[in-house]
Amino acid sequence: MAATSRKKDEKLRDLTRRMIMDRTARLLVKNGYGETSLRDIAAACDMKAGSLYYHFDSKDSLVEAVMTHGVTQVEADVISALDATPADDPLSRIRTAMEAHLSTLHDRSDYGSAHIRCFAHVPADIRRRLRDVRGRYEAIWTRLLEEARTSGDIASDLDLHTLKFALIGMMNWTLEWRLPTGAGPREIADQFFRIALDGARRG
Amino acid sequence: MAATSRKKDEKLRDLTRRMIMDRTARLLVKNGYGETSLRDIAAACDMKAGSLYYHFDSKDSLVEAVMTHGVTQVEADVISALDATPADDPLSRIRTAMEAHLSTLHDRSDYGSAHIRCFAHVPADIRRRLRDVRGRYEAIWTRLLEEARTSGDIASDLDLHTLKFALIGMMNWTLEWRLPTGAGPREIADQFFRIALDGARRG
DNA sequence: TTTTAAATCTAACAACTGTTATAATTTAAT
DNA sequence: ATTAAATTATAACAGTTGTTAGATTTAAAA
Repeated sequence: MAATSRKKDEKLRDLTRRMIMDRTARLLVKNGYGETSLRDIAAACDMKAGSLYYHFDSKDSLVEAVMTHGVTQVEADVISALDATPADDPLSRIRTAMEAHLSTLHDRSDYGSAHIRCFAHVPADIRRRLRDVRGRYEAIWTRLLEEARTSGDIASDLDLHTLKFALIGMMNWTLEWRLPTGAGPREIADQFFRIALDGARRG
Repeated sequence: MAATSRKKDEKLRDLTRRMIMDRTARLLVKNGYGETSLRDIAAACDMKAGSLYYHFDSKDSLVEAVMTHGVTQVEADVISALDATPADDPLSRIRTAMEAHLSTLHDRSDYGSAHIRCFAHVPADIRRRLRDVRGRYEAIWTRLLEEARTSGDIASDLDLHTLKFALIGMMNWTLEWRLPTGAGPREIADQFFRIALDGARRG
């Protein structure tokens, strides 16, 4: 069947595309945007630089694809984690989202890390478009915090914008950690939730 | 006097050196390590690339000087802020350090930002040495937190290592903000202190 | 003013960059 | 087995990179 074969081809095509993006993400995390050449990427894919142009229009479009996926992947994981327990109270939902965010960032792939690490130094036009994708993801957090505020679980005089960035900041900064052995996303989410919601004060 | 003249020369020399580092720091923040060429730096200094070698041995030694200064500057400011009110209680000292850290990062120069933004992508040997400098600065925070714990101001079952990175993470992530108008380092430090120490919960 | 030293420029180097057109090869369809 | 399509490799392009040696300029010292 022609239809089946063509479908198979497209899947192989997408598979190669995804493989290239995987290796690119890893290199972007490790070395950064300007320090990663197309020949580096090609070598990591057992290819030659010119061959990459069969799958991507340019280095920048490849990098943009990787970094966009970095956000949408975290977003999808957070949403699906929230959907798994839809009846939870607002604060529990925040904790769930934190664990999903951390878990995807550390255990799932290099896409999210690549986004976070390279965002500031990527060409301006890419950055502009990524800002929109970022914004859509952050809207999830805004909504989570607003719901917690509406239900009276969060102090009414606290700036939610600041709180949102505090949460995202401490989570994303874990990429700079030497992760302590035995402490996975789950344990870190526990501690962070406790710090940000209950505070470190007292005993 | 020969001695005086030579001293003046050395000061001019250091002034130029510092000027080069200033411009480099700005470019590193904006464009990153691999995206910033010596010709870019030279142009920003109204010089030609080759002339930079009179002041620095290489691009990497220039970058390392900038990034090292990024830490020592924040460290110096935090220490001097702490020394200004030595009798404060442990928690107040933490708040003081937070405001100093944020203030230096945002209002004083680009050195700290350059360090934070480029650390992950700088050549491995530079990164190794920077880790030591970083470690010495972070030791200040470890000490602040331990003192607060000893005095009974911080929950005894909370991992201080995690708390330290949570604080540093949320502060450093402010570099990614569009800073809300009217909110300076002082206001952000207030909110962060309240979030991390008292928690966002309740009303 | 002459001499000496400090600071910058010039021009080139080999290596590397993203990108392209074209050829070679692999894979699937007939 | 032949043909057609999909995928990768080749080889070159113009431009950029960090770096260097040597000439040139600027400023200070005698």
